Amino acid sequence: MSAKESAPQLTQDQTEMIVLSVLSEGPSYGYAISKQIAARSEETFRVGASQLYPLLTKLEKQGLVSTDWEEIKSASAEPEAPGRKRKWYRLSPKGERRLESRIAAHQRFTAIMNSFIAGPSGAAS
Amino acid sequence: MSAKESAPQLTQDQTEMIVLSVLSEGPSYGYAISKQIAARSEETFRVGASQLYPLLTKLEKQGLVSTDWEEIKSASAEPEAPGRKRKWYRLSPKGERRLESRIAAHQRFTAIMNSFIAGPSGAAS
DNA sequence: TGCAATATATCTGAAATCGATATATCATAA
DNA sequence: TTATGATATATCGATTTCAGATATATTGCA
Repeated sequence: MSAKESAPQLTQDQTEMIVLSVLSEGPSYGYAISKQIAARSEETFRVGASQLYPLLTKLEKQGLVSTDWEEIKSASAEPEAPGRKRKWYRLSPKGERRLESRIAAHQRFTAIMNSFIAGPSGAAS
Repeated sequence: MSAKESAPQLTQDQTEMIVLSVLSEGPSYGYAISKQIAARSEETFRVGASQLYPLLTKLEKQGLVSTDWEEIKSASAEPEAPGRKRKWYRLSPKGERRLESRIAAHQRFTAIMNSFIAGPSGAAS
């Protein structure tokens, strides 16, 4: 079928910036990050699992985030049960620096975009 | 090989908005549009021929721009010579409306992006 | 007992990107 | 004269990206 219709479209860099900025507020994990981006953008931005997990893996390889596995023990299940696993991501100092440079780049980008909207002499119609 | 390194990346919608805004200042043609985008963005945005011409064709099919061919007569060549051809694009009323809706969408987009940068409560670190 | 939500992760068909290529004219300099 | 670079339009194709579907598994609730 492929409805497609509305294509908000985020570039790779923009998606990375958003994920890093979410993590700059504190450690989080994949599912929560995805939900938070959707909620905070009122469903305008949707970063699904198929984009998010490869991205998080890339960020980890680049040393921008560090990770820890959490073993979620079920209260009702037997103590022997393996339980659900949750992978936490936290921003590294290198990741913080990357975020800041992404924000700077974004602001340059936005300024240029606005200059095109405004026209060559800033004249409005 | 694929150097790639720096990926400024514009989404389709962003590229369309920029091209339409350039045309809102007056009729132009492919090569000039490409050069103007590069110049006005100080080489930050590069919309090459392989992206621009398919886009212009699409805009033409959608009735957002109208086109005219110009026959460029060479001064020194024989009058019989066919000469170079230049295809002019001008924004249609429908294109003007599209541009305005693209600008509105861009501003909504930018507002959300800024809200992620600012954090959930607008608190700066 | 089944269903929805939580949770991580990959697969895959379709689409987008962008350098390279193709074609052709024009101006300038070697 | 001829070669080079700029002008000018347009397509090709290898690689990358996208986003839905799929896979696996746990948890909570009706």
